[in-house]
Amino acid sequence: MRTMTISKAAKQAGTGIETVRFYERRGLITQPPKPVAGGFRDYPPETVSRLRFIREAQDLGFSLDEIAELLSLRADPKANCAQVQRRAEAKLAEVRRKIERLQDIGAALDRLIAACPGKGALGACSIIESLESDQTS
Amino acid sequence: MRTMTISKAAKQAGTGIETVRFYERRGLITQPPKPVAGGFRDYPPETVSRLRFIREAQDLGFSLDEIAELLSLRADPKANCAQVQRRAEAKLAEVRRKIERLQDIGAALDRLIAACPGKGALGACSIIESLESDQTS
DNA sequence: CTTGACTCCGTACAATGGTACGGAGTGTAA
DNA sequence: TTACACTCCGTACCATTGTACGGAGTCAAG
Repeated sequence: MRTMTISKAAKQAGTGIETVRFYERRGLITQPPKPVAGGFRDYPPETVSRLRFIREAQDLGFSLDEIAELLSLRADPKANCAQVQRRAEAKLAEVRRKIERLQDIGAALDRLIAACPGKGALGACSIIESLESDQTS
Repeated sequence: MRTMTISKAAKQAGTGIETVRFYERRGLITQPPKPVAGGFRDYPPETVSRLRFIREAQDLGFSLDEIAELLSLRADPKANCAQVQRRAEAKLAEVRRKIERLQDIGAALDRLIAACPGKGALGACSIIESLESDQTS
């Protein structure tokens, strides 16, 4: 059989079957039609990409609603271009804020690791203190 | 009254009172003792920092369990230094992975915004397609 | 043409992260 | 010293994001 069944799509994306169906219900991915000839649905490769994107975006702190918004951004002629751009720019700003905060946390972890080998009492002893001794400048 | 009550701490951190209590139950922040003299608990400024940190980390896709782990990383003499370092380095790697993925998404959004003004049909019309036309290297 | 694995679908249950509520106690300003 | 706002605590409820289950249909290998 040449068709990509739901379980194959799920496996390729690293999710469970039930999760795929849940996303279909939520409208995050479109459910392929049942073949008129009868039988099982055939999932296009695009579904796998979308599933993977959803997983990644979730891990980056986006909710399913936010992910739906990201997925709805389309730069095609049928869309209202200016409005799509506005939304994309807002998302971009948010992405950049997240990167900055992650960089701060990364720097704090760095300091924490460096402070560790016993010198101790350097002030930056927990991650919070390390964040607050903000050498970022 | 000079004491920082729970509602002031919550307000300064931008959370609700119930959330503070929920985090106390979860062990993410320690509940200050009830004054022996009687009256209301007095929250130290550190609690506000921790609350803010928790909010930010959540927005970056860390679960409360993961945040508890971050908060437990302490470079003090009482801790097992090597083990703290190992955990901190693992977290750091995770942070860096997140940064990379966010950078990819940011670049995809950039392309999407650029593709928008009508040239159209440039291939990178949705965020997924833009991500896959991975000009990263 | 049967058997075993898989699909489909509806509904129920679960984990995480809060949020709301009610009643008793406390603090404080008029 | 009373009114009003706030604390404290336990418990219940809630939204989001899945997971599990059961029964009927489908497919493919032997």
